[in-house]
Amino acid sequence: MTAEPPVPATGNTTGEPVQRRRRDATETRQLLLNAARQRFARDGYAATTVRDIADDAGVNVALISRYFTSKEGLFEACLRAAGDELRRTTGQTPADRVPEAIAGHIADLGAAGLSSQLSLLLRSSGDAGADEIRRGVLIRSSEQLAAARGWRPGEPGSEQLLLRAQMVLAAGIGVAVLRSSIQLEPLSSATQQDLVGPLRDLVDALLPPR
Amino acid sequence: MTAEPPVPATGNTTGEPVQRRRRDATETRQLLLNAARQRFARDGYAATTVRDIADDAGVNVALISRYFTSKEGLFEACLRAAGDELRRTTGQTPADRVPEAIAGHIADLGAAGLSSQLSLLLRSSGDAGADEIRRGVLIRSSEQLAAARGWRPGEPGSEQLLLRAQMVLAAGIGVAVLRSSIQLEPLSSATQQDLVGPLRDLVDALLPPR
DNA sequence: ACTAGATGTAAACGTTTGCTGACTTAGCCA
DNA sequence: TGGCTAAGTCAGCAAACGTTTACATCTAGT
Repeated sequence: MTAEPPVPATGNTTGEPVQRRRRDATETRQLLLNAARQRFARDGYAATTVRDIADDAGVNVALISRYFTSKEGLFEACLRAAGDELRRTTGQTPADRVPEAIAGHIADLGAAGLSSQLSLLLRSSGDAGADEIRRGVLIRSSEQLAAARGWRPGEPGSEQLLLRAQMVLAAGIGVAVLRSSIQLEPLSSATQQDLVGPLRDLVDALLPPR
Repeated sequence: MTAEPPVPATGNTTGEPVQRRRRDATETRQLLLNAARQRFARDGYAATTVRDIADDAGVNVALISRYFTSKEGLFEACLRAAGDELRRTTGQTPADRVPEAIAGHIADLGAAGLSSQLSLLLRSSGDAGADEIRRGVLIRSSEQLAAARGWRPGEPGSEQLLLRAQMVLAAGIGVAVLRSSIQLEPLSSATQQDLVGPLRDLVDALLPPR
């Protein structure tokens, strides 16, 4: 291996002359977080080693313990980050644009190099804390989805709507995994445009507009 | 631990006085296979240890190496078994009964104790051989599903049908995982009856009857 | 009943894992 | 400039992992 300059690569696509300190705790944290999210999402928790993550981030292994306490702590941080993004989508997206939003999530527009964060939500670590976070994210997101179609907490007969909203999430997550982990063609190479049509049919069928 | 009689429990619900040898290679193989399928499906490949599987099966660890060469070999055997079942479903089920069949798969009717075999199909081991098996299963199944709606290999314009069939599988697998690995309510407690309605809407929307 | 081969057992091997402690180096202010 | 603290490095530990090896016990054929 050639000796790299000490400033590691980041997702900076714009050519801005970002003034970067050689030692920057918050940036190192972010590098670890991004590398971990990709690894965890693609390979799962148990199959990912802390040394893998550290190498991807171009950072020393011991810093994972320093900044995130443990591998488990890093995983929970990833889960929270992915959960925030998903909740932003299911909460702020108008009901008729949900298919586009999900397709965007799956095709991974926007954030640099973070592919298929949805997959993270079904990657389990066996730890109770992480499971609780994930369940919370999924429940809140499905409730937000269902609420846009008339679901109200505890209201009799609207339980079905929640079930259907969870199936929408399940479908989205399933597609994300089949694309990223397993590479299933033609699903893997499908663009956001290719996905949005079928996804619209799917969402409209499960959660008919009122 | 109390000393159990050497004949281990099997899925024999009928009260037949099955004459069982105390040492039976094929039965031991099957015990390992069943235990492994459950563990792999619920916890994933990397998170499952060979000692877990052997304990579940009530069998010595070394026998995994004897009968399946390695943990990887056992995983491939599980994949093949689950794949056979799925292909039987997507191949032999008339197009209009697919939702019931998928719901049955998810709710796990029939086979004793084998919950959510669909989950197995997205559990990756990192091994190239296993990945190939899984991809083959998914491709053949999606082709069978799509063929019932008019898809023909290489026919222009019908590629979309294949994509949609893969999304149906993705949805089914996603639901299976959210039910078994993560336990998401109310999805987890939903019965086959609860699932079949939404699933019918989903399948009809993605693969409209011709 | 005896034996050969099939089946099952127990213990240990070498490797990899997550994590830690003592150490070095860079950044910053007086 | 000097020195203090934050940031990063390095080597190694203990535990857990998949696998193997040498041995014990059962089954079936004669």
